[in-house]
Formats: sequence, C-alpha cells, structure tokens
Amino acid sequence: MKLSTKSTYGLRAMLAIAMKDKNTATSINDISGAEGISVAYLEQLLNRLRRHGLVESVRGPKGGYILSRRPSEITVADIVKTLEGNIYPVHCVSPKNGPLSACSRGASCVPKIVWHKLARAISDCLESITLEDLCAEAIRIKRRKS
Amino acid sequence: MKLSTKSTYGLRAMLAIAMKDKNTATSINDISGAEGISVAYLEQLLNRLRRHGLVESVRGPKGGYILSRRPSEITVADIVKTLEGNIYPVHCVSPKNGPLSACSRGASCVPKIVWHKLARAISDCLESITLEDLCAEAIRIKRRKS
DNA sequence: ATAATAGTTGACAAAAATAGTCAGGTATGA
DNA sequence: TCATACCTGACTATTTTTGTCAACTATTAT
Ligand code: FES
Ligand code: FES
Repeated sequence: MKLSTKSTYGLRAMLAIAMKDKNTATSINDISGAEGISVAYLEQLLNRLRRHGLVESVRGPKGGYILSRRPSEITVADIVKTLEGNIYPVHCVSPKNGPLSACSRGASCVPKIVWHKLARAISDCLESITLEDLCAEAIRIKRRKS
Repeated sequence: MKLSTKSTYGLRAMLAIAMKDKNTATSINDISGAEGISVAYLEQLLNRLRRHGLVESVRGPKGGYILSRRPSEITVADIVKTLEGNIYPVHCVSPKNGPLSACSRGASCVPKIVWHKLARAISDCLESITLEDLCAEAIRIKRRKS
C-alpha cells in the first residue's frame, strides 16, 4: 500500500515546473539541484510525463520542461496514474478487467466491494487536488516565512 | 500503490471465519479448500492476525480460528494494518514520523498536504467497513442465488 | 560552422519487497 | 496414543523498485 518514489519525486518535479512562469522552461538540472533528486532518474520520470502529455519539452540551451496544460487542469491523479501505471489498489478493480466481473472469483466476490470503495476514495482524493492548489499553498508558505 | 495479496487473502480468510457460528472454529484447511489459498501461506497470515489480537486459535482436533471480537467490531482497516504493517501511502505521513514534521523536507513540504489527505481518505474508507457489513452482503448474495 | 546546452532512449543492475515453501515443533481431544 | 491442527522460524524464487549509464539528437549562441 505504498506509493513509490516515482510519484513523490514526480509530483515535486511537476510542482517545480508549475511554480515558474508559463513561458520559461525548467531544466532537469535545476530540478535536480532544488529537489535533490538525481538527474538520471528525473530524466526517466519527466520523459514518461511527456509521453503521457502532461509536460512538453524544449530542447537546446535555455530549454527544459513546461506544463502542457494550465496548472488548474493537471491533477495529482494524472501524475500518479502516469508514473505508477495506474491508481488501483488491487488489480481486480482495474477497468482493464471489465466493469466488475473479470477477476478470478467473479462478480459475487464479497471483498471486491471493499476494493471498489477504496479505489473510488483514492481516485476522488487525488483528482480533487490540482497543481494550481499546490502552487497557491507554496506561495502562501513562502509569504509566511518572509 | 498496490495492496499485497496478504491483505486480499487475509480479508477473505477473516470473512470465512466470520461467516461461521461464533463457537465453531474454522480450520486453515477448510479456508484453504474454500478459498484456494495455500495452507502454509494462510498459517503465516492467521498467525499474524492472532498475534495482533484479531483472532484466537483453538488447538487440537476440531480446532481452528475464531474471531476475538464481534464482527461489528473488526474493520477492514484492522486487517490491512495488521498484514501490511501500516496503512500509510508514503512513510512521511506515518505517525511514527512525528505529528507532521519528521520527514526530510520538514513541515513546509507542500506535497505532504496531498499525502495527508490521501492517508485520511484511505483510512476513513477502510475503517468504515466492518466484517459484519461484509457478512450481511455475503448472505444477501447467497440468498439471491437460491 | 561548431561548441555548449539540454532533452531522448534503451539497456543494465543492485537492493528491497512480495509471495510463497518447508521442516520440525507443540497442544488437544477422542 | 494417535490424529488433528496450530506454531515458529528459516529459507527461496520472483518481481518491483530505484536507480545508473552510455550514446544519441536537437537547438541556440558565438
Ligand atoms: S477476486 Fe477480484 S476482487 Fe475478489
Ligand atoms: S518530504 Fe515528507 S512529505 Fe514531503
């Protein structure tokens, strides 16, 4: 029931990108320095986020990554789904397995009720938080310090 | 973000025990037959559940396991916590790490807000479902079939 | 042009967690 | 006293996680 570092690092990276002006790209090197995450690992993560359409890359000097949508249109669920592969606590309740019935014990599996509720709770929670929300919070904290 | 088989098997085992009369013990062999889970693995899981006080064991012939509390007093959260070790999606928000501040990036870590909300959502969901609820559902399904 | 910057890609590898297995032991009731 | 069934700890194979690395491509400033 643990989230991997991919998600926690990925969210931190996305927040770092979101905190900058919309038309200035943030390089992996900058993120690595600010967040203390290795360059090589960040490459892997941001590449994946790009292939899933969450960020766009700008190559060459002064290049880096920018969000491909507005911060208010990117949820934490988007990021976690991209980096973990999916968001489901047990494979049984993944939509790939059909609406309700594809897993080994069929539709009458009682525990499945639990896993469905849990999947919904997790999904609702992560979809309710956008990068915009987190940016706002980050600015609030920064202001409080000064 | 996956639950291990420990939890899914464990919940099925607990439900099997709960479905029987309060004073007839359910043996590992019975559960193994009914649920298709290996005896050796079930031993490991039920032992753990016993050490955490969720079930009691009855040794000797006609022995097995019984719930140590009423089904209405055992939540899915109890079972998952016992078998996974804890219920927190990232180690940062575990109570072991102090109220809010023990993880590496301190109290001002913005993503922490997300993980706290998520931990709460998961906890609320799993604590809201008891074995009694699942027994009731199992009986309802059984009745519908006949 | 070309050098410096920065993203792109795929393969590789160590370490940890998961999902079990197994052997030998102990308690209890018929 | 024997069959049943729990108890315990150690062990192992597999998979996932957490990265690293090398070689390549695109862009811009000079
Ligand atoms: S077997 Fe898939 S949820 Fe029960
Ligand atoms: S470092 Fe612990 S939540 Fe951010």
